[in-house]
Amino acid sequence: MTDASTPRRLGFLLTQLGTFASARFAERVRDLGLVPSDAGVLRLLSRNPGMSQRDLAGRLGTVPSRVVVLIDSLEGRGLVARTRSPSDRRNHELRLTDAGRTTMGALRGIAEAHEHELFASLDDEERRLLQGILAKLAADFGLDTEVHPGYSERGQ
Amino acid sequence: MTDASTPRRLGFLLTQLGTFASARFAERVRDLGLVPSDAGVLRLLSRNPGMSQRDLAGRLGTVPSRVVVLIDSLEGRGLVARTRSPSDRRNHELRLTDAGRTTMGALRGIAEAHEHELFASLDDEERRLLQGILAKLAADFGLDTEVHPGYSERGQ
DNA sequence: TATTGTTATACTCTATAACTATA
DNA sequence: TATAGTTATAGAGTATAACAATA
Repeated sequence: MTDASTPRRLGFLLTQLGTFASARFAERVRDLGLVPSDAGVLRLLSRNPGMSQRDLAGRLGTVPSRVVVLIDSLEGRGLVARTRSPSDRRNHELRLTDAGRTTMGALRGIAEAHEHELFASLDDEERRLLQGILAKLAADFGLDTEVHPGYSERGQ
Repeated sequence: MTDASTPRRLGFLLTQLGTFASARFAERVRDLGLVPSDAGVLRLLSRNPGMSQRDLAGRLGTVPSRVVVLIDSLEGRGLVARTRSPSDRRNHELRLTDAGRTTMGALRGIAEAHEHELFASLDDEERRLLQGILAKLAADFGLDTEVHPGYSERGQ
């Protein structure tokens, strides 16, 4: 069909694999009753307890009104708690509940399994090389080490 | 903030970079007045002229009704033509018009530039290694060499 | 007057199901 | 009766703008 001789473009491969990895992660996360956006928020809050909703919006690259919906959902399931800031009562401080921390632990397990599955066919040397190259590229483009781009419907 | 010591997970990096690459490609494509889904369809039709809408739906992993919308739009802009199949008048044969082929040429230029931009910081050896590893992973998961996962709102 | 969070609303994307025309 | 394509419709996800509470 297509030209099997020409090596596929790197950008194409990167997009294809990134999309595949996201979709696969989303599947796994669904087993916990979460969507990928939930996972992103839990992850961020576990590392930055007490964040305000505006902080979170900025970090996720979205608008405050979207954060309301995300947090409403997580709060409704008892995974995140809002508490009004004593110093400025306009602010909500966001934190994981105990249940939220438990879920976060499960998410770490899922990420581990995901990692194993994706890179099963690579040897240690290849993993090391890939890690080095991808980290370099991520640095080139200033990609945030904590924030996942797909806070919405994507993976991890 | 976060543990800068621990190397970032490969899966995380892959998703992050894949998403970034998609978004960047989408920006470039927009300069041609196209959305990424358009680019995916043009690409597929340039390699498989005469495809039916059902073939295309199957290839894109979507439903026939979605293809109607995609092709309506491209046909409206004069980039794709529908012709009824003489052998079975239920079928539409899809082909690029001359204008569609011209646009396809421009898309190839964009893909080239995109590639340059993304991997500017890598030397030849690194590119070769990355290509090898990513191609191996793509093969592991049976990713189609012709079809871009994001026929919808993603890149390339 | 400015800022945080919320609500109301509208828009985009996409899929499901009913429909038509051809076979 | 079965298949290709189309249309109508509804749902999910997300953003914009108006609003209420607090500073």
